[in-house]
Amino acid sequence: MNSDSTAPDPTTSEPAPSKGAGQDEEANYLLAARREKLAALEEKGMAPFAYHFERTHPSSRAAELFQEAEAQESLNEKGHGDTVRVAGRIVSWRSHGKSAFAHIEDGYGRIQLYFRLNVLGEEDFSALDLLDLGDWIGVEGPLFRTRTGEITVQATSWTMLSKSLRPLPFGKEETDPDSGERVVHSGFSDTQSRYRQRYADLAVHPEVREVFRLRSRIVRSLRDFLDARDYLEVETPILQPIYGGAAAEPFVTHHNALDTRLYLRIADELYLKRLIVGGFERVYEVGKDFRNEGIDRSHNPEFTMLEFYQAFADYEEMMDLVEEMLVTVAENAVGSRRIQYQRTEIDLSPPFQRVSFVEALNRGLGRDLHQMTDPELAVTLKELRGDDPRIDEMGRGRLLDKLFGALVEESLVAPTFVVDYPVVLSPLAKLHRDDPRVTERFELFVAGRELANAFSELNDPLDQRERFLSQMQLREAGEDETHPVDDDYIRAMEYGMPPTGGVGIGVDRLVMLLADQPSIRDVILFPTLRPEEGRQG
RNA sequence: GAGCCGGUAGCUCAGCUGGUAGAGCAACGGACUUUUAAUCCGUAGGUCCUGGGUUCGAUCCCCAGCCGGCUCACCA
Repeated sequence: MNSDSTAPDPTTSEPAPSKGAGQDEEANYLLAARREKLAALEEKGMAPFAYHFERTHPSSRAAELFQEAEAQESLNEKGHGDTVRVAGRIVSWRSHGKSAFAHIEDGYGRIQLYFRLNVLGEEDFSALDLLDLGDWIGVEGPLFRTRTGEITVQATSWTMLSKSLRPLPFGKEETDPDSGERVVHSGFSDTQSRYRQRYADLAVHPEVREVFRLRSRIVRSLRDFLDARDYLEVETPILQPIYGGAAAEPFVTHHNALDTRLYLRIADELYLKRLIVGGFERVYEVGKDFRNEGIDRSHNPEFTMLEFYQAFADYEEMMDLVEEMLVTVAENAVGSRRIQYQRTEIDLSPPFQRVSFVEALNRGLGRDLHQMTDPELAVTLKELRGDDPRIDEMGRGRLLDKLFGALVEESLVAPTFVVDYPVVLSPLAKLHRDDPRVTERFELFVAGRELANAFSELNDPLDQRERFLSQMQLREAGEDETHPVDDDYIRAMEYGMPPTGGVGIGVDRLVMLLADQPSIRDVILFPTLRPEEGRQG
């Protein structure tokens, strides 16, 4: 190439280099080529980073416009329709010497562009050499159909909107003529890079963008559903002096001015119920919870939880509400109550199956758990999970919970309410009105995963204190994930809390289900990852 | 935390029983005025994850480490 002194030196002007950016130095020849084009654009007086572009039509709208013109037979003698101004990122380029085809992509789809020397003139046409995949351009020209039938903008002029200085990892794609499916060749598939550089993942994968559009529709639909039922959306603290509402390990932080320890919330529950005490009959919150635990395909350290509480309702009523909510959201967001999750058909039509925790577990065990001693349960669990010494430390509640996880959960593919959980597992739920050994609680399972958790909320402050204390005893006996005592919460309840039904729904998991995504990381834009090497904290 | 698999060009991947590397796409130069995985000719591009070891010689074998994926454990 040339050694133009105005060309920026890529080794010194590369932004924010870090130790972890070593690969960029290796790729310098690719970055350098784009820097040179950038300099060449400037030399021609073409601003590589524009301020504005007057777009007349999004890509999809432009295509519709042409089809309308065809239907009205209003094309001119050249077969041209209206002139449009479209803008987008160049995602493919086919140069033919004195003509060139490209596709640009905008927020609404793709449209093909056609450039010809004799239309653009020598100067504008030759400047096309300075374009790269990834550049943003604006184009003006009439719509027409190519010989192969694709609606295309014939560029009479084009404008640089933003020069891409770093190649996006575009794959080549084709449409299989038989199946009509899009086949991507050698795309961008390294999982870690895709999550770490989600911007690049989104830029080259329209289907990934679609997942997050769907996520947005789902969340909006959840809100609409509750708003329509006179629920009040509220915001409660994420930084809390005492964490609670679930059995989980919290993140711990410190507030300097108050010189006090704070926890990131693990659930919204206790604050929302304080609001029920305060006199709001129906409240909900959708927000992030944080749990300092492992990461796998269904767990991210921060995740989105929807919790809603309704005065005067019990868990039966909340079950009906959850059924209606799921079917409504599915129909609003994906257009059907029958969905496919990882090749399994799932019908979300109410009513869902209902089975009691004990009944389901007995079925899994093949015997009656009430006839089994703790050591017998422990032996059974060891047979399933291997001889883990921690099993000997577990109390009965924990054992039952683990056995349920091992024997039952996976089989709950069709939507199923598991109801009436053992008291030890449910310190915030009311005792069952007919059976004091269990609580009025349900969990909803779909596709073998827990999606919702709900109870007739415990509103007896004396009972609540007892439950907290027995959790404390469990902790002293060695169980780590027990619920801490929250005196302020009890104080609130002492003022008087109406009977209340409450539900928590894991929003990420709901999105996984409806978007047919196998990993929670595929429905979180920026999932938690180990920090990149070389970054300063 | 454990097991399995992996880390080779910007991206996606080959690389045999050890002889210091290849393809496609992307890039660069050239041809081509309705293509669409455009095509054709040519060029350049590599700390084979890191550090030790074995060997005349290591991308390959051994050890340790780092990072990732999957499965399991934990948790929603």
